Amino acid sequence: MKNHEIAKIFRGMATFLEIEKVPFKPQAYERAAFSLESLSEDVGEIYAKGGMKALQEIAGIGKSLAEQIEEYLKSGKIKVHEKFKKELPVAMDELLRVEGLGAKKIKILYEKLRVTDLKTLEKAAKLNKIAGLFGFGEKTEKNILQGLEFLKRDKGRQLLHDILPIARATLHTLEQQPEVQKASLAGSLRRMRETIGDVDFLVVSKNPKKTMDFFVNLPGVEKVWGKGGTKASVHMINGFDMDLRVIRARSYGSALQYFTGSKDHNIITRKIAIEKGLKLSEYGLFRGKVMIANSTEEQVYKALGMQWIPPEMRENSGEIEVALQGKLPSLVELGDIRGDLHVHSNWEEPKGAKSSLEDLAEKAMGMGYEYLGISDHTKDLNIERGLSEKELLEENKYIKKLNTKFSAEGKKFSLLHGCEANIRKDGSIDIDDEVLSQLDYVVASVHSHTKMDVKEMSARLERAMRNPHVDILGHPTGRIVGNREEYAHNFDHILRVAKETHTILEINSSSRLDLQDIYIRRAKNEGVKMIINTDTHNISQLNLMEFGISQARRGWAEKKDVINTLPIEKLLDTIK
DNA sequence: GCCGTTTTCGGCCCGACTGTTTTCAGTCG
Repeated sequence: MKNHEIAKIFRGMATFLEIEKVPFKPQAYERAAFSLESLSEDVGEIYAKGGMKALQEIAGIGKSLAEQIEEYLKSGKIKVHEKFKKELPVAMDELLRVEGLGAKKIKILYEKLRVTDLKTLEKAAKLNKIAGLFGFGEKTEKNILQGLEFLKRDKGRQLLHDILPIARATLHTLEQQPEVQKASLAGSLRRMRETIGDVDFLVVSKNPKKTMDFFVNLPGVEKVWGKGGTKASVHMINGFDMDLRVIRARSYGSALQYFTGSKDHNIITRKIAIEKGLKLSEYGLFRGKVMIANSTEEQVYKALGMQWIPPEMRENSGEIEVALQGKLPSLVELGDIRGDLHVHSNWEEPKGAKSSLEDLAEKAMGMGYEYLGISDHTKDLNIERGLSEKELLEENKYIKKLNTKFSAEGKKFSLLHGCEANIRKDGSIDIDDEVLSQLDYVVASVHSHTKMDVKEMSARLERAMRNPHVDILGHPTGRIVGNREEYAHNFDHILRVAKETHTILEINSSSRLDLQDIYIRRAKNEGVKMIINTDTHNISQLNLMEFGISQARRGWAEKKDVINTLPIEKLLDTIK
C-alpha cells in the first residue's frame, strides 16, 4: 500500500510548512495524511480506477494534493517535498522525539549548529553551544540533555497488557487520598489502544496542590517535567510518562471527554459544536458564555446531537457519523462472555507450570463461565510438548469423567474438549481426522513456516479451513504486538473462505491481539463469526479476556458477532 | 490547501505550560 508512504510525506510537508509559518496548510497536509492512513483501499488502485477525480473524492484531498499523489504514483517522489528535504536535511522524526523540541527549534539548531540527528544534538548540548542561541537559554539546553537521556531509556509505546495493571494500581492509590473526590483513567488507556504512549489520570480534588504533590512523589517517579495549577507530568523509571490533570467537579464530563480523545475524534466533535454555534473545550460546551453541558459525557454528546460513544470507538473512523444518526452498534461486553475455548492445561506438560484441568475448571466456575474449552497443543509443536492422538484420547476420557462429576455435584458447568492443532506447511492438520472427529471442537493455528509468500500462505490457510473438522482459526494473522509482524496473508481471501466454510476467526486476548481491530471490523461487516479466547498457558491468564473484549469493541463487534456469548447448546450447534 | 444546503471567499479546534524574545512564540496533548 502506497497510502502510508504518501501519508508520511504529507506529514513531513506539514512540518516544513509549520516551520515556514505558512498558515493553515500544515493542518491541511495533516488531515490528508490521516485520511490516507484510514483508507482501506490502496490509493494506487483508486487512481487506476477513477483517476484524479476519484482521488479528489478522498476526504481532505483537493486538486493540489491529488496532483502530488499522482506525481508520487508515477515517479516515486514529490518535487516540493524533495526541495524541502534538501533545505533542511535532518532526521526530523528522530529529533522531534526529544521532549520540548519542535520543528522550529530544530531548524534553528540546524542552521546555527548543523545539528542533523540525535548524536550531533547531544554533542552541541554537551559543548554548551545551545544556551547562547537566540530563543534558547540555559534551561532549554539542560532540558534537551535530560530529554536525550530519557529517550535512551524510553521504551516507546508500551503494551496495554503491561501498563493497565500499573495504571489501575496508581488510580487506586489516588482514589485513596482523602481530598480526592473522583478519579478516572483517560487518554489512549481508556480507549484501550493496543499500545500506550503515556498514562493519563483525571481527578477532582478538594485540594489540587496536595493531590499533585502526592502524584509527583509516587514511587517510581524519576523526574517531574511539568507542574502547573491543573496539570503535572512525570517520567517513570520504567521508561514511560504519566500525566495528572486536576479539574473541577462541575466540568468532569467535558474534561473526561476531552482528555480521553482521540485527538482526531475531538477535532471533529469541536467542529460539530461550531456548526451548531457552540464551543467545546475541556470546561464545557458553551453558547457564548452560557454553559450548556459539562457534568457528564452523556450530556455533552447529547447536546451535540449524538449518542454517547464508547471510548474504544473514539478514533474518528466513522463513529461520529454513526452516532449522529443514532445508529451506534451495541458493543460486546465482558459480561456477555460465557466461556473460553483456547486454554492449555498441564496435560501437555505434566511436570511444567501449567494448571490441572480441575483447577482451570474451578477458576472458570468462579468467573461465572458456563463452559471452558481445553485446547492443548498437538504433536508437531515440540516446544510445548504437543499431544499425540493417543494422549488426546486419554485426555478426552478424563474430561468426560470430570463432567460426570460436575453434573453429579449439581454444577451448571462443562469442560469442552478440543485441541490447538498445527496447520502444517502444506495446510494439512497434524492430527488424524478420526481423532479430531471425537473432540468437541478444533482450533487450528499456524506455528511454523511463517515466512511464506502471500500465495502459498493463502493456499495453506484455505486448505486448513476446508478441513471439515477445523472449527476455529487460531490467531489468524500471526502477529504479536510490538514483537512480531503478521505473516504475509490476504485477509480478503481468509474472509471469503471463512464465510464459505463457516470457520470462526479467533480474537486472541494475549499480547498477540490477533485479529487486529481493523480486521475485526471487516469480519463483522462480512458476517463472519468470531470468538474471543485467552490462549491461557497459566491459570492467571484466564483474566486476559478483557483485552480481547476491548479489541473486539475497537473493531465494533457486537454480542451477536462473537460465538462464546452463546449458551453451550447454541455454541455447539454453531460450531457444527 | 480544503471546504461549503447560511458561503466559491473566508474561514480553519482549544487551552495549558514553559522559557525567554518583557508581551509572546513554541510545544504539547
